[in-house]
This record gives sequence, C-alpha cells and structure tokens, in this order.
Amino acid sequence: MSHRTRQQVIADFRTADILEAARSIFASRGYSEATVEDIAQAAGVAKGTVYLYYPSKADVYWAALKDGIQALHKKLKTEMARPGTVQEKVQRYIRVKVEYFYDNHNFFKIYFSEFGHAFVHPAALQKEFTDLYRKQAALLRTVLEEGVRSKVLRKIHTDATAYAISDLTRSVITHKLLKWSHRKIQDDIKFVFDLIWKGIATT
Amino acid sequence: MSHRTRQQVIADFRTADILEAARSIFASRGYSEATVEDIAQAAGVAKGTVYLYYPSKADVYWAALKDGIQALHKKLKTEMARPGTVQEKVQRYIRVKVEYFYDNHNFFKIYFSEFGHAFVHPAALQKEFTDLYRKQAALLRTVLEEGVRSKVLRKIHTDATAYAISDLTRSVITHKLLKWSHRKIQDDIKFVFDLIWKGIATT
Amino acid sequence: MSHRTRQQVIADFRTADILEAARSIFASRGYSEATVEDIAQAAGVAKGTVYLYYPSKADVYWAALKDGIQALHKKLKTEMARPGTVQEKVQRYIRVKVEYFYDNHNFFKIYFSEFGHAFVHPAALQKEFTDLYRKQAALLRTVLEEGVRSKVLRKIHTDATAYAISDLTRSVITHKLLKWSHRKIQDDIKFVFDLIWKGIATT
Amino acid sequence: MSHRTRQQVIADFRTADILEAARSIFASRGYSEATVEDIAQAAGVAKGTVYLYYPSKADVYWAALKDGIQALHKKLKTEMARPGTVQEKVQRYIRVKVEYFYDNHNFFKIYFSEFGHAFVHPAALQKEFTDLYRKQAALLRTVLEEGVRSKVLRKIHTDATAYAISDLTRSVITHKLLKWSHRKIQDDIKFVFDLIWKGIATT
DNA sequence: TATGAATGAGAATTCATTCAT
DNA sequence: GATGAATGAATTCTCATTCAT
Repeated sequence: MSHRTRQQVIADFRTADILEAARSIFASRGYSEATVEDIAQAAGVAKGTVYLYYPSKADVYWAALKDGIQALHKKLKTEMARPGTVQEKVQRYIRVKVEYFYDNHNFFKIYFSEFGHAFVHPAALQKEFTDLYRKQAALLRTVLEEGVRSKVLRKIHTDATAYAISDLTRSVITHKLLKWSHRKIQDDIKFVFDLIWKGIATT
Repeated sequence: MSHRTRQQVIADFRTADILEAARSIFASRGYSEATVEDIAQAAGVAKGTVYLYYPSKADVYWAALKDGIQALHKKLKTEMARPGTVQEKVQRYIRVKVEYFYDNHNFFKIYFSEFGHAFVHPAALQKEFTDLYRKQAALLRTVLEEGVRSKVLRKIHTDATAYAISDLTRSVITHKLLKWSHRKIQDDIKFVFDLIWKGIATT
Repeated sequence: MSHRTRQQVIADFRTADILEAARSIFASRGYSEATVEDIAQAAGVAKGTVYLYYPSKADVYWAALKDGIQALHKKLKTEMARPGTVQEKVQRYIRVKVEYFYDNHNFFKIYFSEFGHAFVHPAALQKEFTDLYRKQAALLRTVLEEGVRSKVLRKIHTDATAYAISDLTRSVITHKLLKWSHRKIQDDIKFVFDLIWKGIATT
Repeated sequence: MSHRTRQQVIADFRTADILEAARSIFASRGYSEATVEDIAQAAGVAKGTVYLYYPSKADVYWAALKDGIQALHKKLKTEMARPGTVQEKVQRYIRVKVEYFYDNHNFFKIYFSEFGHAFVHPAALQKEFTDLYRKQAALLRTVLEEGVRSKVLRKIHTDATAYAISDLTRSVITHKLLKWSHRKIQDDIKFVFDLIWKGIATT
C-alpha cells in the first residue's frame, strides 16, 4: 500500500503541475493557439507524459478548468455556510469571487473565455461546465431566497438575480484585468454590492 | 459612372454575403474551428473569392465583428438622441441592445466570445474592439450623467455603472441563447431595468 | 489591308510591351515568383490581355527569352559578316556580347538563369533554347575555323573553344552584374580576349 | 553518453538522407517545382519529419547546397595543400572540380542553377553562397599568385583569372551533362587546362 | 513510467487560367 | 479586343497523437 501511495502521490504532483501549466498556457495563448508541447514544457515534462495523464488536449483543458471551478466552489460553499446576515453573505459572495479571480488570473481568463465558447463546444462537454456554473449560482440563490423570505429583500426573481450578481462580478474583474479600470479591488467589491443592493434611483 | 456603380453594387453584395456567412460560421464553430472554405461555401462563392475581398481569415473575422458592432452602435445612438426622461432612456438602451442581440444571434455569439479572447489577441487588433465597446458604453454614460445632475439618480460612478448595465444586458442574453432561461424577452428587459434602477433591498 | 495592318501594328506594340515587361519582371523575381498580374501591370494592361497574346505564363517567358536571343544573334551575325582579321572578329564577338548583355540587364538575367534551368525544363522547350545557343556559338566557330586554316590559330578544338569563349563572356558579365567585379567594361573585354588569345594564338 | 551518441547518429543519418533526397529532387524539378512532399518521399520519411530537421523548404535547399559546396571545398583544399608545381596544382584544381561535379550530378545542377538565381535571392541568403564561391576561387588565386611571383605565369590579374578558370570548368561540365559534348572527361580536363595555360604561362 | 522522434491529416493562402461583360 | 472578378488546384507548414525505446 505504501508503494501504491507513493506512486499516487507522484501522479498527483504531476497532475497538479500539468494543470497549472495548462492554465498558464491556455490563459496566455487561448485554446487553439496553445500547443501540447507548450504545456508540457511549462510543466517540465515531455509531451508524451501529458498523454499519460490525459487522453487529449481537450481533456487537459477541461481538467484545468474544472479544477479551478471546483476550488472556487469549495471556497464559496464554506463562506456561505458561515453565519451572518443576508447582506453580509451577499457581500461575502462577491468578495470571495472577486478575490479568487484576482488571485488566479490564469484561471479566470480561461473561465471567462469559456463563456464565449459555451455556444460552440459539444453539448456533452458543455453540460459539465454549465452544471458547475449553476451549482455556484445556486449557493447565492439560497441566500437570496432566505432574504426574500425574511423580507430583507424585495420579491425578486432569485434565480435570475443570482446569475446577475455572478455576472456583474465577472464583469468587474474583466475590466480590471484588461486594465480598463484602475480602482482598488475593495472599491470594486463595494461598487457591485451597492449597485445591486440599492439600485441607482434616488428613491 | 453607371458601370462603376454597378461594379460597386455587386461588390457590396458580395461583401455583405461573405460577412453574413462569416458570422454564421464563426458563431457556430468558433474562430479556430471555422475554415475559410466553410465560410466561402456558406456565402456561395469559391474560397479564392473570399480572399479577393479580405486579405486573411482574421480580416474576415474582424470585418464581420465590426460591421455588427457598428450597426448596433448606430441604433443605440439614434435611440439615445430621441427625447425622453433618463428613466426612459436607460430602459430604451437596455431594450435596443437586448433586441438587437436577440435578432442577431450569430453576431452576438462572436461578439461575446470576443470578450473571452480579449486577453489573448494582439493589442493592436484588440484596441479597435475596445474602442468600439467603450464608445458604446459612453452613450449610456452620458445619459447617466444627466440623471445624476438632475438628481434623478444617486451619486453613482457613472462610468462603472454604464459598463455594468452593458454587461448585465449581455449576461441576460447569454442565458437566453444558452437556453438557461426561458422567460419572455420583455421580462428580461424589465428584470435588468428593475434590478439596476431599484436595487434589491427593500428600503 | 490598311485596317488589318493597323491592327497588326497595335498588336505588335502590345506584344513588345508585354515582352519587355516580362523580361523586367522575370529578371527581378525569377520565373516562379513572377506573377502574370505583375507582368500585366508592368505592361500597363489587364491580366486577361496577356492571355490574348500568349496562351500561358510559360509561353510569355519563352517569347521574352527568344526575342532577346534573336536580337543578340542578329547583332552578332552582322558584326561577324563585316570584314576584318580573325583577331578583330574574335575581339568584336566578345565586345558585342558583353555590351549587349550589359545594356540589357533584364534579358541577361533570365538568359543566364535559363542555363540553370536547362536541366529541368521539358526537352521540347529546351531544344529551342539549345538550338539558339548553338547557332550563336557557330558564328564564332566559323571565325575560329578560318583562323586555324590560315594558321593564325593553333590546331584547337574550334567547337569547344567557341563555347568556352561564349561562356567566359557570360562569366565576366555575371561578376559585373553581381557587383563582384568593378573593372571597366573595356577592361573586362580586354581581359577575356587576352586570356583566350594567348591561349589559342600560334605564337 | 552512449545514448546521446546513438540519437545523434540516427539524426545524422536522417539529415544526410534528407539532403541527398533534396539534391535529387531539386536537381530534377528545380526549386519551385519541387515539393517538400517529394523530398520527404524520396528520403523515405513523412513530410513532418523533414520539418523536424529543417524549418522550411528554403532551409532544406540551402543546407543541401552548402553541404555539397563544403565537401567540394574540403577536397580542393586538401589537393591544393599537397606539394606540386604551379602547373600541377592548376591541373589538379580543374581535375578535382570536374570530377566532383561529374560524380555529383544532382549537386552540380542545383549549384549551377544557383548562379541563375543569384540575382533574385534575398541578399542575406545570397551572401553565404557568394562567400563560399569566393573562398573556393581564393584557393586557386593563391596558387596563381605563387605562379606570378615565381615568374611561371605572366603578370595576370590573378583574381579574375581564378574566377575565369572556375567558370570554364563549370562550363565544360554543363556541356557534358546537357549532352552537348561527348568527349571523354580526361579530354575535357586537358582542354580547359591547355586553353588556360597557354593563355597565362610565360612562355 | 517517461521520452521525444515520427507521422500525416488539415488549413491558410496564392495564382494561373477562364469567361461573362 | 480588353477587362478583371471568380475559380479551385496545389503547396507550405503546424501540431495532436502515437509508439518504439
């Protein structure tokens, strides 16, 4: 068992290296411009080695993407589970997401770009991505529903609103990473929250 | 002159055909999976003919994209110029964009996907896209500024808000085209407007 | 008849223009890099017009080449027919050729390059070129034979010597056009003549 | 080390095979008519393999050419270094060149054809070829200079003469390979030497 | 397991040639 | 005759994937 474990551990390291390398390469070149050779080199292994762990380039891509989404999801789940008011939780949701994206540029780039590809990819693969995305929004929806029940929130369409918040967060990060905005990250978080929470009208 | 004009007219038709075909192909396959042969066939011409009008596949792509953005921009500009209250104008902005995107699936797909590529493309090409995007948001910002001046709106960050509204609109269309949402288009428009205008909190 | 002649004259002008343009383009780009469009433009006509006069690109090439060779041959024939000693005639042969090549850079380039292709071209086409080349050397051989008969020259192999003189002439022009040599043209002529003459003269 | 050496050896064989195939194909079809596919097939490898060793068709061409020139140069250098009179050395130079070209038809064809292209190629690439050509002539010039010093030769322009001898040698081979001449190779060598020697010797 | 040489399908692009005007 | 838009065969080069070592 010890032997088997050792192998497992080595394999896990390899996998993690490859996925990290993949994110970096896919983020900087885009899916089609990235070559398996690039990824292998960035991971410090030979091209053939990548194929020992993943059957194709597309699989490497999806693994790299899922890996990141799952880590984010885990973080969000933990934060949503912590006690707090609805307002605090919405704030927290936005903050965690913004910060995670900000700290994981490479992941964000391929994650975001995936929305652009969402229309294109074979439905089968796409389904997985969609499901992960929905699960993420669902975490927030639960919070919003609680808010509506407790009358802290208007009678909003919680599902659509959850997506809207998710998307606004993405939007704000995009502007930051594209250098279209130069505000501090804390201000970005506050901006999204205020806009959503209070709307823009005076009354 | 009549001769020259006739030639011109034929050329314009060809161009329009090619761009429409390009949008359809790029939308369904994505940039790298789309081949020039595909586009030519969809346009009902030979591969070489495409190259008669555009020097490269990339140029076809940009032309197809710009063409659509400019048409949208023209529509928005006209609508913003029409008289109305700030509230009406914001509503109108959202409506025009949602409807245009909805009516031009193919264009929307490549437009949206472009944001995903924004990180990757050579800065030079990217600049053009960015500029068009900004010009579009600027139309809305002007309206918002007027609203702030006339105290119809809170003292919001008009620039960021304009982008936020633009992005929310995109977000709603995305969900619709991906079949994640099945609401009526009018409801989508109303949802975005209400969210933005009133926020979500009860007070 | 007058009408027919007028047409003929126009056609001749067109032909001459096209051949001159062809020589210029083929000389500067080489056969395969030169496009029919290039030639047409240089000749100031449309691409289709070139095909009215020559059935293919290859035909344009051969016509341009033959045209030049024939003009050179005519010049050499005239000069060899003029009275003079053997020595004078050999000198004259070298001078005429060097000067003609020097004055017709473009022609020389494709002429010389043709030797490089001689190995490649289909025998049929090649035959014509070879024949023209041989006819040219034959003019000189006749002079050399006269020299041998009159004992001004050693009992040399007149055929091989004629080719050798022809080739040396080419060699000297090549070096000049490639800027490998910077001597005056008169010195080049003298150099070739001296080298040869001392090699073949009886004393 | 043994491993690395083995790899190296295999790579060297591949390279040699490819270059030999390239010479054969380029010689029979000419540069532009030759396709990389042709060369690969002739070398018994797949198209992609050629690109594994050379970055482009042009590079294959230059490598094939240089390879041959360098082998010839090495031979000439060795022969010129061997002791002997000036006369013997000039004879030897002619003989080695004629025999090498005769034994390496394919190489000769592309070598010769290169002179035809010399006018066309980008200066950068051309420079290398020119340099190799000059280095070759320089070997002979050194011998000629020695001859002039020791008064075995007239006060000739050694540089121009070296080129003239080189070019005459080429000329003779050309005639033979084009089947314009049917003399024995020994007679060709003798002919060139006699023509030149009588032209340059003091007596 | 790990490697990287070899493969060959696939795609962008060019351009000689045709032909309707 | 003259034109130049349209065609599509042909070619270079790339790179995901395989497999012998």
